[in-house]
Amino acid sequence: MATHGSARTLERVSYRIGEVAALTELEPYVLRYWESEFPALRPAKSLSGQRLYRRRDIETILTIKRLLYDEGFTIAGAKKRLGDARHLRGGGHASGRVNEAAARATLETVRTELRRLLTELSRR
Amino acid sequence: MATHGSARTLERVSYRIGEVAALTELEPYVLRYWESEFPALRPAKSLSGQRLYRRRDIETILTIKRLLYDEGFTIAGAKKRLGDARHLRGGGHASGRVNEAAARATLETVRTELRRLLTELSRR
DNA sequence: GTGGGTTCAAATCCCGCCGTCCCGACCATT
DNA sequence: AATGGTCGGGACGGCGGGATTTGAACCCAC
Repeated sequence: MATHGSARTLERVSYRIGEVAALTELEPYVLRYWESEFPALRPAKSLSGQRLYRRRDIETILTIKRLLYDEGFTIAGAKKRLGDARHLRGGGHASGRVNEAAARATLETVRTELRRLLTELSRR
Repeated sequence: MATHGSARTLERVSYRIGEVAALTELEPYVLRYWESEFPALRPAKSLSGQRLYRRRDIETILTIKRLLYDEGFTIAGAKKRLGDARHLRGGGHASGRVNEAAARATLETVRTELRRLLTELSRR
């Protein structure tokens, strides 16, 4: 144990594609393919070009996975959804609970839906 | 004018597939195909087997169209969405404003989404 | 610095979803 | 009865969404 740093208390900052694949139960080529489709999924790259996934990226991946596999969106549909939730971030909420970002995105989903409903209802 | 009844004040009770196709800007074979896919879409049939679409059916068609073409759901995803809104009807709200049914379905969509979010949030 | 596992980009292949078309028979309206 | 719409069923097909391949570059342990 303690290979590089205190692995128990300090969590990794970034992960490589193989680790993320195992973590999310997706194949690496799926992650690469999604990256080519979703502007929202932009992992950093090391100097040698290897992908460095942050926790936020993993949250994004799980969101995409849910939209595609559970909720039944097409790639285009999921992309639109994700795009909507995009202009929200950029605020503070630095580190700490990373789930906050996910909850925020989730709430934004509701807001989007409600907004759509409002326009729909007012059309009548 | 006044082919059969007072066409100006009284609105048609049912429409045939060609009229619905024109109305919704969809091809008749698409309507037939969707009917084979969505349990929610079940137009009545005349004695000779011809489809008789009520206003509610047309609302359903437009909802499906929106889910598929605008929001980017797959058929399976749209089916799931629609299925959720199904167990709601069966209540009173006889005739009068037919839009009430549509609004009701729309609200149910929100309720479904909120319900999903609740479970999701409580999982964390 | 050598070896084995991992990752890279890009091209190619492939299956299944979602229509799309066609058909002869039947129905409705003139 | 003639014209045009509708019926169900089956066959066809484009393409979206992966899945695989290739050959080189990379990373870490020894």
